[in-house]
Amino acid sequence: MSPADPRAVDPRASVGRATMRDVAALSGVSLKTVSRVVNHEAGVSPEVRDRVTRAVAQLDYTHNVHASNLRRTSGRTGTVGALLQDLSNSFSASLLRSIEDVARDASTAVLAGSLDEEADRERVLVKDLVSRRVDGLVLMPATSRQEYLAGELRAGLPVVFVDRTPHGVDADSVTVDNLLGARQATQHLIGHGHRRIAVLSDLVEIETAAQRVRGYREALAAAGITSDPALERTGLRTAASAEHEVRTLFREGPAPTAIFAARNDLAAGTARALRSLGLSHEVAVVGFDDFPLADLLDPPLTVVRQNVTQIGAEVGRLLFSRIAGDTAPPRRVVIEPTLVPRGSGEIPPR
Amino acid sequence: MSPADPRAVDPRASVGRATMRDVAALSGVSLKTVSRVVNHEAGVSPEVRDRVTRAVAQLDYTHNVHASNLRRTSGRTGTVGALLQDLSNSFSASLLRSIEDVARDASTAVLAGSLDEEADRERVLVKDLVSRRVDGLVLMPATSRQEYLAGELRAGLPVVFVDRTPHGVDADSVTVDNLLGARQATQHLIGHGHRRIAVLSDLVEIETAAQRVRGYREALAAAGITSDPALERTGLRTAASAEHEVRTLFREGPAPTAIFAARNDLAAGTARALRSLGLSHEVAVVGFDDFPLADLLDPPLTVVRQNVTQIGAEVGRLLFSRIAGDTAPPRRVVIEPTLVPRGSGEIPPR
DNA sequence: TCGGCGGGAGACATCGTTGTCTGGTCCACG
DNA sequence: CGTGGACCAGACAACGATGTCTCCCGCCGA
Repeated sequence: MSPADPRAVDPRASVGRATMRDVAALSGVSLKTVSRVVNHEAGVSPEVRDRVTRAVAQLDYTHNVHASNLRRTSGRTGTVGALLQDLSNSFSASLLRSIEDVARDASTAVLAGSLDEEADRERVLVKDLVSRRVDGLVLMPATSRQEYLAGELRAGLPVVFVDRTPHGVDADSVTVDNLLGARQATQHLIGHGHRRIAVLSDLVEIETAAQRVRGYREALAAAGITSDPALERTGLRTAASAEHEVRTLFREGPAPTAIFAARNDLAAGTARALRSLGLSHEVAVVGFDDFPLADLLDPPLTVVRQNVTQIGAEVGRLLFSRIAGDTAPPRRVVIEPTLVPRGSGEIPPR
Repeated sequence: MSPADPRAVDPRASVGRATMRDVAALSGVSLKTVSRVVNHEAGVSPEVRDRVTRAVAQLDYTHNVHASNLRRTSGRTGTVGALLQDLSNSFSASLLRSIEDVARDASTAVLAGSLDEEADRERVLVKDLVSRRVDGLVLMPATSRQEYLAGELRAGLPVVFVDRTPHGVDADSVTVDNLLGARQATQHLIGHGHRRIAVLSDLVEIETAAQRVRGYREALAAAGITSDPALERTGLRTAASAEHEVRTLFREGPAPTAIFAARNDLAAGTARALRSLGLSHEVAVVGFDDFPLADLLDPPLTVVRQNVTQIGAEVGRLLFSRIAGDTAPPRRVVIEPTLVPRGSGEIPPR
């Protein structure tokens, strides 16, 4: 107990936080002994342990995991990164939540970030997370190629791609069969008699979006329907732009009898446009990706559902098995989406 | 360039990650010089700088911020924590996103977690975040009192409460005027002629929920309506439980002519129940807290809206001003919700 | 009485980096 | 030709903790 240390006299006078040194000084033991107590190591007499514990409480000491990890042999930080598209969107949010649940079981914290399809942001944030020495990384990439990750992968950083496959590097991924889902959606509409089917899609630079458009075209081709480029509206980033686009379609033509909205918020925009046009019950709509309340729209929205919880759990499982040391060749998990008919997709053509 | 170091011979042979030592050895300069180059400090000749930069690239060296922060004087980690209710729910997700945006401007990463109203989880996660030395903390508490935070607050940890005010400690908070919002919702229904108004609410142990029920009662009292305890259904945690409760109300009575659903997913459950009962256009509903697509329901849902983006931005602003050193007395920001009439709340009683 | 043994606790080096200080080189100037 | 000051670069300690080793002490059996 050194009276020279102001903290030993009055804990509140502390400038920064108390360290093991302070605890050691106050309890009159060595640094190493404090470490032993804090880490619940054996070989400390109950009496000393008690003295240290009291000092810890008195000084409001809290362990500094960064200093600890620096010295520790394991090299783990107990942190993973999750860089998704937009944390406020229900798909990314649900994904994050599932990852968080797996992480919690592994006593790991999650650093989360939104990429908003900005390639530069991805590179910057990945670099940042590597600097923070995350034990692993979940990535819904905004870049078209990820060669920049090669060094990290070689250094042993576990990376799991989600929703989109890696390009230029080999890594684990969990994706949905977008081609299949888009075919299902389009076939469903064709099966209900539609031949003039429009598709609304995100930027085709995004792999997922491109595949959905391809699935749409394949389904049309398979049914012997010539596709009309004027019915393909791509590059739509927001619900509002989808709404605008649908209005344009019906004002200027060529008016479709059905719409495949290849992302959830584009389906929402479509529903808004159709309602304002009074066509909600005239034009069929199938959306890609389910969302809360889709069943409560008027008419209830038929969607191709991706099981987000399953995807997230799969991502988490893969990531933590890699972190645990699994060095098997990269796995590419592909999950099959399912079509959920609810009403909007079963409207017949006029 | 020490050939004794295997990494200098073959970068791929590296066991762990390259450190400044390795870079220094490969480029034939001292450790400190590498540090200068990496941190873009002045006083390094272009030639040496170049040599170091090449070595950095060759070894895939990445800076270790934990070691760096440990030594640095500022003591900042460039990390904040956000412990919210449930990251997959649109309210928490939007909040997180807004906080993330403010954090990014401050070059700070966000550790996110869901508390699910579990008090123990809150205490464990807060402790974990403190161990990780976050620069600040956003908390949507699951505990009823937060005395356990006193030590951290004294040690200077900035904490901003969101959606719920602190109890037992003094700290910044950003909340919505729930009392006002609930009164607005109830008055709106009364104004449309209703006198038998049910309320659906979360656990009353949650401050927010309790205040909404109180606002409901106050509005009834102000209108001279005797409140009927049988119309108050509290402790509802999920959309499914709200759906079940509404069904029960109409099966066993006392059937209300209007419902105030005091949380967004309870409103969703209510809408489902009413639709299955064929009462969507007979019974008025006002929800608390807007959500995507509420305008697309049938009928469009009237809600009391909290401006989540504004709340999140306010939280971020407060947090980072504290981190920057603002030591003014704790601020309690209260944001006024606004009623958004859309249809469901304007249905007259039968 | 002495040596061996085992448990408790400390000394010391170290993790990867940065702050401080010192020292060496080179050129311009008087 | 000597000196002063830029300018570069390195040596050393320190951040807060842990791994390893050593030391001390008391107890046991011979």
